[in-house]
Amino acid sequence: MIQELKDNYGHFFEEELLKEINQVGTFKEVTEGFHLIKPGSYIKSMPLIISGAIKILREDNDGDELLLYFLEKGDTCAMTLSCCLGHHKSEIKAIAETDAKLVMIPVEKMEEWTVKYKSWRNFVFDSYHKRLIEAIETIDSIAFLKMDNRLLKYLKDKTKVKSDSIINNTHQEIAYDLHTSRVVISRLLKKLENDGKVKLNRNNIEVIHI
Amino acid sequence: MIQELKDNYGHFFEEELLKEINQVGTFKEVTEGFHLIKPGSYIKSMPLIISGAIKILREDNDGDELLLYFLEKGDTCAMTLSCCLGHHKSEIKAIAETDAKLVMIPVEKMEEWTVKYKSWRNFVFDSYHKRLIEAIETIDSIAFLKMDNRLLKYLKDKTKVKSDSIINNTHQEIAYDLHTSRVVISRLLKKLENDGKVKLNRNNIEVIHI
DNA sequence: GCAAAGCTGTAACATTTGTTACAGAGTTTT
DNA sequence: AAAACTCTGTAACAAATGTTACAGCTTTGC
Repeated sequence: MIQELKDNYGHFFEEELLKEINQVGTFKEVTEGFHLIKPGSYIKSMPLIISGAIKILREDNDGDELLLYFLEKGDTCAMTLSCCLGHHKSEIKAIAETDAKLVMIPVEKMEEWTVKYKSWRNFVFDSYHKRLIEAIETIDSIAFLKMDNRLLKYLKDKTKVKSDSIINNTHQEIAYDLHTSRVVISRLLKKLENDGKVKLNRNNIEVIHI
Repeated sequence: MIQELKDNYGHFFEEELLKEINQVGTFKEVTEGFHLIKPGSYIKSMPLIISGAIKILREDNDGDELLLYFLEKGDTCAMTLSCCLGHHKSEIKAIAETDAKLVMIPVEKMEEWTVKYKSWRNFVFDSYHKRLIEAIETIDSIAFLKMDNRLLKYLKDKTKVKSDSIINNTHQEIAYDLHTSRVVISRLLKKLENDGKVKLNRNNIEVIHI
């Protein structure tokens, strides 16, 4: 395990800390679609992502949802961070976007390492910063972009985290992520296809060039 | 000065830290409308808010803007935090919503205190958590609410931070904060007035009961 | 192989939001 | 006090998004 840890976190953390992580962390593999966090649940350990991608969603009281952002290797979930440290409930939902490997860190260690390791402090601060920026970029998209451009951005982000120009999703699934209706997505995708930007198949969208 | 510091931050920080803050911090008073942070600028000190309210806005490339949230006494600006620590550029704009008193903390101290004081660490983590939550609530509003309810929420938030049921703003100013057009705001405000929820005057909206 | 279920495309229409234009009332400047 | 400016109200229209309905195709389960 230490090798994958080193590859992904070696340039953040000093040797000493890597060893500790390796000792106290639990290695975890999840398959695509696995629900890592449900809203309202309490969280007792924090994930460091080794490989794959996790999607973070916001869900409102009516069960409507909206994609916030993706986490990738080297990332951690800032909401989990703050939930752990502040003992708040989860405000979000996390689902494995691809098969993924994680190292779970028990909460107790986090405080300890914050005092002990400068690199850990920086990592935590940096994670918060990145997530805040991501959240604000999500706000940008919703507030300043129209649905056609939001969809384009979504497709682009998705191909990036999947490292694959083919997206295996139904229009309905995309509509859930963007919090709109299936018909709207079908309509806009068709337009993108006519513009030569994507190729549509059943359960499958090929992103040609965006 | 120590009195106001103590009143607002006494239950967060230990005596020792309060003294340090008092020593190295610069007391600052700003009047309503003062621009504290402009997007793209670098920030070399971090504000602790003693009294008053600061509004934090996001601005896109075309100069369109959107209210993110308000900061009040006991709060600090998480974006500033992460800009200081990570030496990033500001991604936001901060304007005094009311006359306000602040204590400015030089960046260098922040790292130092993070190691030295548990209460400071907690404060910083807690601030990040709160801002992330606020950002996500902003996302909720934009994504899940229609403009009429966003306007209601805006009026409610505004009366809260001003501690005053009368809001001295033009419709145009509100439209900027919510990133819509003046006509839309006038239309919806009129509807709220007909429903008996507000009373409209020139430059002035009285919030009756929401 | 057949029925049921799921996915996509399309049309027709409703609602929400954005835009332009203009009138009238209040405020400030000269 | 007249002119210039600002703010609000309203109408008419445009554009974007949401909703309902249905047809045709593919896949799944039996």
